[in-house]
Amino acid sequence: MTEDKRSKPTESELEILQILWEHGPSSVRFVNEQLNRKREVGYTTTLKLMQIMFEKGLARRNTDHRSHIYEANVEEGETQKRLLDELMDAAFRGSALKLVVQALGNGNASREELDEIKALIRKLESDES
Amino acid sequence: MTEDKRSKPTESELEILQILWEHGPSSVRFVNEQLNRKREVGYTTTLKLMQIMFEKGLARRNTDHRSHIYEANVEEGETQKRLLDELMDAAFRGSALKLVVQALGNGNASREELDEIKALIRKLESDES
DNA sequence: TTGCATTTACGAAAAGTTTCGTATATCATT
DNA sequence: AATGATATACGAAACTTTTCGTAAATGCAA
Repeated sequence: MTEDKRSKPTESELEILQILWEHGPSSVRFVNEQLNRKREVGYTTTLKLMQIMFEKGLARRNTDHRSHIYEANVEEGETQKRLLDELMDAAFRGSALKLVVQALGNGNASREELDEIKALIRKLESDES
Repeated sequence: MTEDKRSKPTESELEILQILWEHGPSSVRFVNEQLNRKREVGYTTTLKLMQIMFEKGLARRNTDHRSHIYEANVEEGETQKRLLDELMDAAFRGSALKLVVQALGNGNASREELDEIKALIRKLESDES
């Protein structure tokens, strides 16, 4: 099966991955500017984190030019699934139901989103035989 | 609103909380035995973690007897919601839909669970007016 | 009561994560 | 070529989390 050596991203690394997923290949400066919209982070801090992410295989980079361009090297969906499965295990004792109930429970989802979920369930049920 | 000073549990603390939630008030020895069903952990390691959890307010304890009895001091549902909201923010850009899709996507839920989710959605839709 | 097993307390090492200072390289402008 | 702005590289400090060794207390059994 798909065995993945790349380690689980830390919180800071996940923040950076989100930016890379959303904006595509980016310079350190750009990522740092985006981060600073939420909280203050020094430039070299961001740089160091991105270098570490490169070493870990979480990001790849193009060093042809002076300003290196970084890009996510893990897929958004796969990473989401992995983190979610871990949380399901660590906090919900493996119950997808309880997790979904919590996720939907507090008006987090709009009517349109609920419709989409219903459609998804119908699809799952028909696939299931 | 409900402001909570108690800090977010770490991974190890969460493992212990799960045991306390499942089995109720427990001795350090019992918790350590449960932990060791999954992975090897030294007794004093577990003890130290539980002492820290007490200091943080994540657990309370009864020290009347020689063997102290620990109990969770945070609610399972609230903790789940908190962690889930954080993950939704950190990895799903706040989209409950994307999160639920991932959660249900890979056969994680049984037919019965899907039925329950459908019922929940119906309830949410009717509440919504 | 003496000794053994079990418990808590404490401190610190080990490991992992985040932050940043400083040195050095590169490029554009004068 | 010299200057200034901006980039990467590197190492280490600061912080957090996990692990465990050791000492001291407690209870039990011989």
